[in-house]
Order: sequence, then structure tokens, then C-alpha cells
Amino acid sequence: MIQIKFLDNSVRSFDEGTTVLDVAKNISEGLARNVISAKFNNQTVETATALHEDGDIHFYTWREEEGKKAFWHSSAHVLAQAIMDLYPQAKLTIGPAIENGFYYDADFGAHSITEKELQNLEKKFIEFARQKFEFKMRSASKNEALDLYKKQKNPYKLELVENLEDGTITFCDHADFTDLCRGGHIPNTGFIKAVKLLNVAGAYWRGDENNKQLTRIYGISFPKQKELTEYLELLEEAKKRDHRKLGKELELFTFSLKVGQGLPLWLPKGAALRGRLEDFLKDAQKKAGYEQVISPHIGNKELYMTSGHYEKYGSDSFQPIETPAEGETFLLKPMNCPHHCEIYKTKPWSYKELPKRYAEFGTVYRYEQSGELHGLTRVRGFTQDDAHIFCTPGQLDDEFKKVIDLVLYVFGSLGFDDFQAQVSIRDKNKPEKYIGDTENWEKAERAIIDAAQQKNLDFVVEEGEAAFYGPKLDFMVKDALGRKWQLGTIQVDYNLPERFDLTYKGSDNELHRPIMIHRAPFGSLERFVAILLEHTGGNFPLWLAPTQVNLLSVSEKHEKYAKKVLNFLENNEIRASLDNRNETIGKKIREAELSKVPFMLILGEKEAENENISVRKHRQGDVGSMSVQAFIDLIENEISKSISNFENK
RNA sequence: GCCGAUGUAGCUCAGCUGGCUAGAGCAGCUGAUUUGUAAUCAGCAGGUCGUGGGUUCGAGUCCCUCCAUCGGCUCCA
Repeated sequence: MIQIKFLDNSVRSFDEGTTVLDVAKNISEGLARNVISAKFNNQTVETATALHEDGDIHFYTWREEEGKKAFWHSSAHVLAQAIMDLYPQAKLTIGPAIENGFYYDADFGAHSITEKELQNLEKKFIEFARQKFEFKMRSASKNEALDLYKKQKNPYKLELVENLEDGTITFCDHADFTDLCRGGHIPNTGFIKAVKLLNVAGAYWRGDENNKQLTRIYGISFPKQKELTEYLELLEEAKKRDHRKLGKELELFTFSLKVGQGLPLWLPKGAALRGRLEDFLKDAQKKAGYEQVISPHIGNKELYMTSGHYEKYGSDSFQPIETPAEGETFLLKPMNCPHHCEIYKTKPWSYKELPKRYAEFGTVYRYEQSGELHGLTRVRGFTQDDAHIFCTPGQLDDEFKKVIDLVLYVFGSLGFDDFQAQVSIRDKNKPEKYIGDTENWEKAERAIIDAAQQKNLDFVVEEGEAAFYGPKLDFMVKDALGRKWQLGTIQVDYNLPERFDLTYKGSDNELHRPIMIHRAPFGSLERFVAILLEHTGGNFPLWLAPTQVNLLSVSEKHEKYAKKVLNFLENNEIRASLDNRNETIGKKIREAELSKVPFMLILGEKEAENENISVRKHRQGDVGSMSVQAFIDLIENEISKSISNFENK
């Protein structure tokens, strides 16, 4: 007999060799029907796994992440089976479960899979799924595994097996299909009732651009058809919140072929919105002791050779600008830091004067590869809400934490509460990617992790994600489709002060090296506005809305009274506009609703007579009539609720 | 940059296997209407079908080049 402990700490006895599924059955028929996979003593096991020792068991169903993972991982096996059935010449590589679904990478040789062919694969997939093939794990020696893939002439799997240790190799079989696999499956393919192969994409073998490009097929599967339908509807809904669509509809920004790709043009409403965000941050930064500076859009090549950026990015950037004079070369500014270093250098500093905090809404230009451009989130010209703090080592910790406070204040004011903090450190195996000595890197990484911990941030550490000159703390936010984007960023830098020979006089009357903190709470205005659009669906908080109030006259006869109200609102710093067209009130309301204006005022005979206004709220409808002053109070009240003043501790 | 898809009026879209002067709704203009909480009616105007080339008696439709966009990959100072 063996003793099995459950999640609720209860323990039951079973015969040795009892399977996971039998244990589930012992609890309830319902659980046995729904169990997808399980963990036994922290090891992923299959439902068919026989248990031979005492241990803790944790069942997974479709509801748990682990269950979904097993489900989608198993789906990848079925996709691979379908691929081999329809394209026997294909070489399989890897096929993991991902956050939403799964994919499989395969080398189809000279044949390129088109999206039309996905339908055939889908049909085959479902055909296999319906046959309820059982997933069975088995161990194999390294030699057996190598023999199999030599026979199949599959160099990719051979490479994978080569890197595995003999004795740890397992395969998973279902039907006549077998694949190298670590385990974690649903009991049989019949659990998969619905599948959608979403798209094909190129993906490099092992994620390396220098390797062969494979064909990646993305898919998602569900235990019920209804869930697939709902998922696809969700995707459709998300598309409505796409910032590129909303930006066009709300007349915020545009792109032009003639201006060039990745170079956004801000329309009046968008520029005003952006200006409001800038003012908001400037105000907070002023309270936090920042000083605004301004630097030009180009800089001498020497500047970037000193900073190290030229060596790192020179050949992949917009190319140097030559002048009629000989030997004079400029570069479009790709970042503001070197300029700010030169600003710091204009005079000698005492430790008593530090920290210096230089802030600038600096527009920079980076030559992103054409395939990477994406609306406003990835562009070739953008404005960073940049600042550089020059401080003593003793001030670093405090300064860094103050910046975290500022970023959290900005995010809080705009309703970004589901961000992910990410500490990006260097990849220790690739020292050639970074500049600066190891000691400084370690100090900087330590400083960031300590600050994040002391601020109680829930953060993840990502290796290899650091900038080439230093580690960083990034604030990641998802877009409508769940793609992660870096918004806020804080970086500790020991390298640029070294390269620019920045100094300050310490209390010991010796020269010391300051430490530099790069930081941008928005990241870039472009990307921030994009993500804000996707989060709000274009329904901006009142303080940001391009037009806060739309005055709708019932007929042209009421223009005079409407203008009087308009005037009054404008004198109270409210952004209002009057729709006095010769249209029905119904039409004016409809259009105001569609343009997402937060408040509408209906002004006609009644209102003019009573000297009041009828208020309608966006997406809510009629909220009754009130005096103009009461309405102004209402607006001011709502704004002060959503945005508080920045308190600098 | 690489893989796949897409590109028709300002916007959203129709145009079957190549066949007369390329259609619709919204927006625009003109006129009528002077309107009470999500579309008043009528008329008019608007497109070298992304670009350049080719096949054909004939191309929006088929083929190629380039450009841009979309979904990924790689990259992201």
C-alpha cells in the first residue's frame, strides 16, 4: 500500500501501482472525467502513470494553467502527427505550449505552407483527435533516440538529442506517431474537441537569425467547441481596441507614405493629448526636483563614439550626415544620454550639489528593421520622456527608489495596474554584448534588485535583456492582444560617466565618479499613447479627453444660448465644442457618442428658458438637468478623483 | 531584414471561374426640413482598382518587380 496526500492535506491509502486516474476516480467521477494531468511529488505525471511510492498529488484540469499547458502541449503532438501525415518529407523540430495555444516548428524543405493549407491540417487534426489515441510515455537510450532520428534524416532532432543526457530521454507515443518529449499530456487525443490553426510564420531554428528559417504553425485548441468560438470572438473584440484603428477614428495620428514608414504624424487632437501628458509629467518632475534641458536632434559622430553607441549601432542606424565642410559628420540623435552627459560637464560639481536631474522630452531616431514597425508602439522617430540623474554612490539607492515612486505615480494616474515589473540583467555567457567591467555590472544589478525588493515590487528577472551599458528595471504592460510592451524604464549606468570622464568633488577634496540613472516613466510618448488607447478603448479619462464636453443645440435657433454656455465652460478651462449644424438632435448625439466625448449637453428651448443645461454622459445616457455651475463642479470633481498630486517624499 | 497574408472612393466594404461606361453605405457638396436624448429626406460629386512591367483580342481579376500594411521570427541603445 502507498499513502497519497491531497491538496487539502487529507491522506488515503492505495494499492501500489495504482494509476493517477484511479486515484482521481476514488475522489469523484467528476474529477476523473476532467483531470488532464497531475503533479506527483513535484514531478509532472500523466493520468496513466502508475504510482509506486508515498507522495503528494495535485490534479490539474482545464481550469488550471498547468492543465491548459498539458492540453496545448498535447495538441502540438497532434499537429505534428497531422503535419507528418500530409507532408511526410517534413522535418519536425520543436512544438511547445504557449500562453494562448501552441505552435510547432517544422522544416518543410522547398515547400512553403500557405494559409489555405492550414484548413487541410485542421481537418486532419480533428480526424486524429476524434480517434482518442492514448498518449503513452516511454524511456529510450540515447543511442536508440539517435538511431531513430538518423533514420528519419532529421538533423534538428539529432541536435536536440545530442544535448540530452543518456538516461533522461523519453518519448511520447500516440497512434503510430512518436516524438521526443519530457511529458505532461492529456490522457488521449479525444479531449481536444475544437482546434483552430491561426497562422503560419517563419521562425529561425533555435531563435538564431543565422540558422535556417523554419515554418511555424500557430494554433489553439479547446475541450469544447463553444470555448473556441468565444475565444475567436474575444480576438475580434480586441481588434476593435487596436490603437491604429482608434487613432484613425479619433483623429489622433496618421502615417504618410511620403513622410516615410515608422514616422508618425500627430494630428491636432493627438498633439493636444500628448501635450497634456507632457504637462502632467513635467509638473510631477518639477516637484521631484528635475530641471528641464533641451538638446538638438543631431550630434557630432564623436559624441556617439565616446558613448559607445556608434560602435554598437552605427552600421544598423540611419547613416551619418555629411556637411559641405570636410571631416564633419553628424548623426541623427538616437538617444539623449550623451547630450545630457555633456550638459553635466559644463562646470565642475561638488558632492553638495548632487544629485543633478536633467529632464527632456527628447525626440530620437532609430532605424528599426521594416518588419518590426508596428503602429505607434514601434516606430523610427519617437519622443522619450527622458531624464538622467547624476548622483553619488551614497545617493543611488534613494534616487532609484524615488524614480520607482514616480513611475508608480504615473501608472496609477492612468489606470495601469496590471503591469509586470522586470529586472533585465546581462547574459553572463555573452560578455561581448556588453561594455564596462564586471564589478560595476554586479553593483548595478544588485542595486536594482535591492531597490525593487525594498519597494515591494512583484518582479521577474530576465537574463540577457539588459541594455549594453547597464541593467534596467522595466515596467511591461500588455496591449489589447496580450502582447507585452516595455513602457517605463529605469537604468543604472556606471559606464557612461566613465566614458565621458564625469566627475564631482567629494568631501575628501578628491574627484569622484558620479553614477548615472537613465529613466523614462512613459518610455516613449508614442508607445504610451498607443497602450493607453488599447486599455481605454479610446474612452480616455476626463482630464485627458481631447474634447470633454460636446454642446448640442436642438436647432439652429438655440445657437445664442449655446454659445453663452460654451463661453462659460471655456472660461472655466473646460475643453468644449459646439455642434450647431442643421441636423437632428438624435444624429448629433449619435455622432458625439461615437467620437467618445465624455459629456454631451443638450441645449434647446427648455434650457434657454430655465437658464440650465441637460447633461448626457457617454455610454450612460441622460443624467438630467442642472445649472452650468453645478456641471463645472461635477467635472472638476471627477478629474480630481482620477488624478492626484505627486507627493515627493 | 526573413516567412505568410493583404492592398478597390476620405472611411468601411462588394466585384463569381478575365468580358460592355467599376458598385454600395457612411463622410463631403447643394437644396428642402428647424428638429428633444444613438442615423430627416432628395439630388450631386467623388476611384489612372498600391506602383511599374508582362500574358491576352480584352486585366480590378492571371504572372513578375517594387512599395506599404497586417500576423509572426530576429532585433529593440
